[in-house]
Parts: sequence; structure tokens; C-alpha cells
Amino acid sequence: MSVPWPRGVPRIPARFPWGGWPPSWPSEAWGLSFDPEALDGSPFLIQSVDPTQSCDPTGSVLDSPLFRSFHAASRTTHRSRMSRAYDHHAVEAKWQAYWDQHRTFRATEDPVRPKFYCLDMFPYPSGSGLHVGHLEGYTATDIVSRFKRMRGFNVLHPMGWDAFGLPAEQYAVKVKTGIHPAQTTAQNIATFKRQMKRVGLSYDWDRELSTTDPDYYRWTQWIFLKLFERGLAYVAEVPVNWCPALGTVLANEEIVDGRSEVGGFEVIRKPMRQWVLKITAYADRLLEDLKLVDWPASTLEMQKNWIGRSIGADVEFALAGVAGSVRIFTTRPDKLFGATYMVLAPEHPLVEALTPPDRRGEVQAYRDAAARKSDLQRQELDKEKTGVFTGGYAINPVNGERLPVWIADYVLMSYGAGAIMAVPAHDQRDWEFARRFALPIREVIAGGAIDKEAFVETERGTVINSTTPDGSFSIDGLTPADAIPKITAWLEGRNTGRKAINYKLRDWLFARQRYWGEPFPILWVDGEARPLPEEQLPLMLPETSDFKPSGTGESPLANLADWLATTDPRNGQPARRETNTMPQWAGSCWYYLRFIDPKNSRQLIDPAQERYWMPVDLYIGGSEHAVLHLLYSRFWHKVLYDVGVVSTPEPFLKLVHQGIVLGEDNQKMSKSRGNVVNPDDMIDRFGADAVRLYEMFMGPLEAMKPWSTRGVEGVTRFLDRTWRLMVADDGSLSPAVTSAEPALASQRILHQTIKKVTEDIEALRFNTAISHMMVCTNEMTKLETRPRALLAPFAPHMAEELWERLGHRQSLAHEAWPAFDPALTVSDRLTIPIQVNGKLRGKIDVGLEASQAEVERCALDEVASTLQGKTPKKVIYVPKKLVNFVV
RNA sequence: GCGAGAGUGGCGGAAUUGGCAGACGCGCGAGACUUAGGAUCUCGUGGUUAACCCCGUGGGGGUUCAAGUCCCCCCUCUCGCACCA
Repeated sequence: MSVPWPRGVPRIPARFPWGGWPPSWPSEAWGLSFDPEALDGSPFLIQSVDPTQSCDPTGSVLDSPLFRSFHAASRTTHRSRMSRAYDHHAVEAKWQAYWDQHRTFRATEDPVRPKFYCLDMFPYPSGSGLHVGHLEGYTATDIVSRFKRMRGFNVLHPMGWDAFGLPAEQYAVKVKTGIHPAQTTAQNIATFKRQMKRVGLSYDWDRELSTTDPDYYRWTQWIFLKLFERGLAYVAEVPVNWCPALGTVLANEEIVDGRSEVGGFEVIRKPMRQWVLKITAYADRLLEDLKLVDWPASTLEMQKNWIGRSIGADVEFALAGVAGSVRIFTTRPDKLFGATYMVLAPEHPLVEALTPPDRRGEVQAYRDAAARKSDLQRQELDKEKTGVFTGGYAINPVNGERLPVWIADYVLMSYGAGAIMAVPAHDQRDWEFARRFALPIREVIAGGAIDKEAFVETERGTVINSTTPDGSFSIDGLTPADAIPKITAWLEGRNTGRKAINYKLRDWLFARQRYWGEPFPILWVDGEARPLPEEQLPLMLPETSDFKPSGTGESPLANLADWLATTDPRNGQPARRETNTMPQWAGSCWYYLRFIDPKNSRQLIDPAQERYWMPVDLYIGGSEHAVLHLLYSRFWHKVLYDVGVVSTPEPFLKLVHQGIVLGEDNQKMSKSRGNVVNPDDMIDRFGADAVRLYEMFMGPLEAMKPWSTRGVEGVTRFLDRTWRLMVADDGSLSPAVTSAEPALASQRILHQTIKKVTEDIEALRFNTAISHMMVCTNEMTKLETRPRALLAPFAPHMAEELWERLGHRQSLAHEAWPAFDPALTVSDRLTIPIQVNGKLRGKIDVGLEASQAEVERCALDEVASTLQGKTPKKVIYVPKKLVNFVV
């Protein structure tokens, strides 16, 4: 079967060193250039290229000051031989300007073509600029985008800025610069954008957006109103993580090892009035719909764990001597008969009612101590369990026993019901606690050695000692797996328990006491939260020069009296504005939608365009967002789905995390280690194409790997070689372009390379794709012919330049990707390894059609000396693979 | 402790429906061209060896004609969660 070569073609690569000397390669003619256009027919034709048309010896490149100075330097140092090397500065600048001018990468809806939405996690524009780690992910998506364009896809590849957030505000306050965060942010964005353009990333800049732009956060606020309308945003007095040093409340996710992620300050528990989003209402869907996406296994696992769904039962224990009951959640109702005491979280509301007057002092002391402890301290104390007896008792519903009720901080108020039944025989924590306080341990699952350790396996063992006192109900003799549904049904029948599903996931603390964030579109009237009418959005972030926290726990906005006091537009009542701002996650929750329709002033997004572009086909970003951003984003997306704004249940179809790039010393890059690699330096020295190529050549995209500047030099040499395949020493296109037909061997290499590169890009195996292009270039150099490597997505600048020199007038960005002929990817000769007893003893070269008998005969000859006349007992023949003689 | 992933030359890494281990690149060695070479080009480069043999994919067993790849046990590293009832 012969596949016609699509109209587009190849491009060639090559590149040359950073500033130095021109290469002095012999100036003899080198091979030919294949013109893809000519390949439509069966034979592999070569079309001559008219040098007068394709070469531009006086064009912008050669005219550039850079080249001229380089030229002059070469002349003086180089004497007789003058040649022109690839000048990455000039060529890259030229094509970047061309792409800008022609808006080459602008995406417009086109119902005829298939779409491909290729998205990077947009960055927080920090003051330090892009680092080589950013570049890894951006280069990957850029290669895929360029590749897909050439494959006929309508590609949406946008970029924007997640620009609200603490650092810019801290820069004004903590560093005492007083510089407005808006100003810092604008500068940083300019730096990022300049750097991105220098790398040759093919974004559609017409769609650029920033979360700090009122036209953008207007819709962030709009989404909040939708959440509010649906009861998914509410205010609660909740214990929060208060960081005195930062003067703000932090989310759980912003705390690492009990200290603030930013700055490492102490964090304590403090009850406060907070906005909370009811993400728990979507817990099931967030879990279930993970089945719909193609994400890394580790990320799926982390999301599942974070949601933490567990199935069990709620069970009511009546209080002894006091009205009411305490509810517990357990995944193991089969162990109810083994409960010997109960434990409440210190914060549990029933503690007061349960504690008789003579125990109050001790109980209160313990509760106070627990409240004062930070999370860090609680964790440190995990060596030995602490707790006190409340003096109260509860009744075990299965056997009427009186169980002493304790409080202990190993029981968390925030999980389940904040209370447990303790079954020390079969729970490690309860076992330790019971040992410490000499509480009874009763075995109800046979199979372990409970005097030595808790027996916790559900899969093994048999239930014992589990019959009601009156003998009317028993689960004795059952396996735990069978006992659980039986006792759950029994509890339900007696109305003392029921099947229950519990989640680790908690509602999302959504408020921050900061200036540089989205203001809430909420007014307070008579202590009641009222939404701002949609028409009044955006609620602008007020101007100020004082970004310090108010100190009372309110944000800097609380200092702005004029802004604060307003009236309810519905009835003119005096109102006070909400002073909290939204967390940084808010803006990043839905930015991928706005890229689709960034200028729409009437709607968040046009429904038709949303249906065309969504979902995101490929999303690349760091694994540090495996849970938070990706979970919050999915939550908002599902709400918008319910609201009718989006048409897909999940936003991101395929997700990939790029690995971390380490410093040359194999350590994490950090300023303090002094091993940070600056992309600008690298591009100055080697050019953007070389840096892009190296980023991808380092290793698998998802792996953590060290930077090597030597390695960049290596790919630079490859680019140089490729350039020289096409361009003669004097800077003109190689004059030896003829109409001769290239050897079959060349065609094979070419087609094999096209095949490999095509498949590797599809599978995001960029390192092996590059390696094959290198093989191709190396082979072509030897053969003195000119093939193309499929370089355009990887080294777009050089590819454009070569493309132009081949006589093309238009950017190759939308040219068709070359196809390969499968027939040409296989050789007509095979090298078959010959083994004796499984060890390699020789190789033979046979024709493709060689029969088994022929191959075996040749093979025998080949290893005759090893066999020493012995006759093989057995011959293993794997067609086209190998022959193995067993003697 | 629990969960997930990974261990291959001096280095980054190729190769897993079991079938030539080390592609490609770095580094290193030799040579060519040079007044020169930190440029470029050519050849070589897992260990051992004069050569053959032999040994080699974290360690130890096993299955197989054949194991980096499959099975069992162990070690190490990375990431995540860490009293979640």
C-alpha cells in the first residue's frame, strides 16, 4: 500500500553554535533536497529548487547587525575560509516577528475542522520570571499544538495569568515597598510574556487574559452568585487556621506541617465567620466522574483519597442518665459487640451534658489544652495517646451495656460524627488507648492475638461474642464481610442506626483576609448576606495604598470606610460590603472556559463556542495541583454544568504532569543553592530552538530529571548538522539540489523517521522522537543526501527558515504534516540473531521472504564452529526475530 | 505506618504481546583538518581480556529454548496521605 505524501512537507533543522566561529566544513556540494510537493505520485521525486528564488543572501538575516559583526569577526580570525553558520538570534527574532505580524496562531471557530484544545496551567506571574521547569510543560504543549495544526486540527492554544495572590501583596507590605500589587503584577506579566515569545511558543495572544482584569473577575463573581443562589456558598462560624504573622486565615492546603506554606509561620485554631463552599454536595460526582477522564494514576488516586469516601453505618448510643444520644460513624458495625468505651472529640457539643459537676474541672482543662494546640503540636503528640474520662456513660444499642465516655484528641471533630465507639481489640488506636488507661479489651473477631496487638483485618477471622443478651440476634460465626450488612439491617429495623456514607472531603473555606483578590459581590444588611444584582458586576476592587491587614482578622478592605458603607440597591437600606476576598483558586477554577470566548461582555461564554471547543483535550501542568486546583476546578465545572453554562461533565479530558527539572547538581533548583538555570541565559547562548529541543530530550516528560548545559550543547550540534544538510557554507541553499532520485535506503530512513516521530508525538514521547530525528540526520549526513527531519514542532524557528529557503512563501505552521508509507518503513533484508542455548553466537542477514528452512540452514552454518558438530536437540524459530539451537 | 511510582554504563536515558541489553545524547579516548582548537569531521567507548571465553539491568530464588521484561521474597529511593473511626 502506498500512502501519498500529503502536500506539506518536511522541514529541516540544523543549528549552529552560539556565537563562535563559523563551521569550516568542506564546501563541497551536499546532497539534495526533497520536495514533498513532488511526492504525491508514486516515485519519490526530487524537485530542484531554484536558488535565486529560495535563497536570500541579502535578506534580513544576513543584513542584521548581528550577522555583520559576526561576519567581520570571522574574517579577521578565520583567514581564507569564510562560511556562514546558523544565526539563531536573527532567525528566531525574524520568525517571532513574522508570527506576531501574521497572527499565525490565531484560532477561530471552524465547524468543518476537528478541534483540539491544548492547554497549559497558566502561571502566577512571579517576580523571578519563567524558569526552565515552566518551559518543559509549555514546550510540550507547544509541540503538540504545532503538530496538531499540521495534522489539520483547529488548535486552541491560549495563555493567561493567574495574577491575584499573596506574593504581590506581601511585596508591598512585608518588603515595605508600598508598590501597588497591580503594578508589580503588570511588570511581572510583561516579563513572562516577553520570555514566552522568545521561546517561540505558539499561543493565540488575542485570547490572553488575567484573573485580575475586572472584565474577567466580573464572571468569577457571577459564578459566586450562582453558587450563592444554589445554597452552595454559605457563611459559617468555623474553627479556621489563623496565622497571626500573616494576619490572615489559611486553607488547610496552605499549611504544611502545621505551619504556613508561605513563610513557615505558626498557625493556630480560631473560630471565625467565614464563607464556605459546599463542595461536599458534589463529593459523589467528583469521585464517580474520575472514570470519565484520562489522568495519571497517581493523581486519580490522590483525588480519591482526598474525597475519602467510606461506607459504614451511623449508630446512635443513648446517653445514660441524661436525655439524648450520641451518634457515631463506623465502617465496622460488625464490631459493635466489642465496644468497651466511647471517645468524643474534645470539641464535641455533648461533652458538657455528659460531664457531671465533679469531673468538670479536669475535662475543661483537657478541652482548653486541646484548643490551644496547633495542628503541628497535635501531630507531635501522636506518640502517646492522651484523654480524660468525662464521667458520663452511653448505652450500647446492641447489648445495653454502659460504656464510659472519654474525650481524646485522637478523635477529630471534623471527621464523621466527631465521636467513636472504641473497639480496642480490633483497632490499633483504640488498642493503644485502652492499654494506656487500663480499659477492657474484648475480642469479637477470632483469628488474631489481641493481647499482643489489635487484630484489624477484615478479610480474615470469624465473628464471636456477638449475640444480644436475649439471644434474639446474633452474628456469631459469620465473616466480617457477611456480618456488616446483617447487623446494619438489624440496627435500621430498631431505628438505632443506618447505613451511611462518609467523606473525608470537607467544605471549602473560600474567604481570605487580603486585598489582592476578587471582592465578594455581597452586601450585609441587618446581619443578613444579600447578593449584589448581576447588573452591578463587576464589583471593582477599590483603590487604596494601604494593603496591611486590618489586624482584627478582617481584610485591608475593612479600612476603606467610603467603600465599605453603601446601600442595598433593592430598597435603599444601609448596607456594609463584605470585606473578604476570594482565594487564588477562584480565578483559576474556570479560566479555561474564558479562553474560548474571552471578550464576551454579555455572557461568561457563548454556548455554541463552548460546545465547539470543550472539553480541553490535553492539559499539562505540575503535579502540585493534583488535588487542589484540579478538584476545585472540577467542582465549579459541575456547578456550571448544572447551571447550564457548560455542556460537558468534566473539563479536562487528558491530563499530564511534567516532571520537576533539577539543577545540574541533581538538587532541587533554588536560589540558596545557586543552581537555578535561567532560560534567558540559555536562549542567549544556544537559541530558543536548542533550549526547546533539550527540554524535551532530557528524558520522559513526566520524570524528574537534572538539567545539563552540556546536553544543550549536544542538541545544538544536532541542529547545526541539520542546518548544514540544507545550507552551504556561504549561506546559500546547497547548490547540489538536483532531480536525482534518492536511494531507497534514504527513503526508508526518512519514512521510518516520519513514522516514529508521528507516533512519538502522539504519545508525548518527545525524547525518543528527537533521538530518531538525530539518527535520521546522522544517516543523511553520511549518505550525502538531504532528508528532512520533522523538526517544525520542536525547533520551529529553524524549520521556518529552512522552509523559506526551500522556496516557500508562507509559514509552515499550517502546512500538512508528512505522511509515511508503511511499505517504506520496513527493510527488505533482515538481520537474524542466532543463539545456541539462549546465548548469542552469531547473526545472519537474510531476505525478507526467506523461508524457515533457508534461515535455519544459514543459521547452522553461522554457528557451526560453536556447535562443534553436535546436532541440535531442538530448534526454536521465531519468524523474522531469531533462531535458537538447543543442544 | 498506608498508598502510588521507580531502581539499566562514568552521566541523562533507550529497549517490556518474553526474543540481538545499553538506541540517542553527554563525558571520555584516538585520529583528521588546523599556527592554534573549548570549533568541525571520522572512528572507538558496559566490565574483564592480548584475544577468545566469561560476567553484566538494586539483591536473592523461580518459570522458560530464551527474562531488564513474567512469578515469589528482600533492599533502596522519590512522591502523596499521615490518628479519617
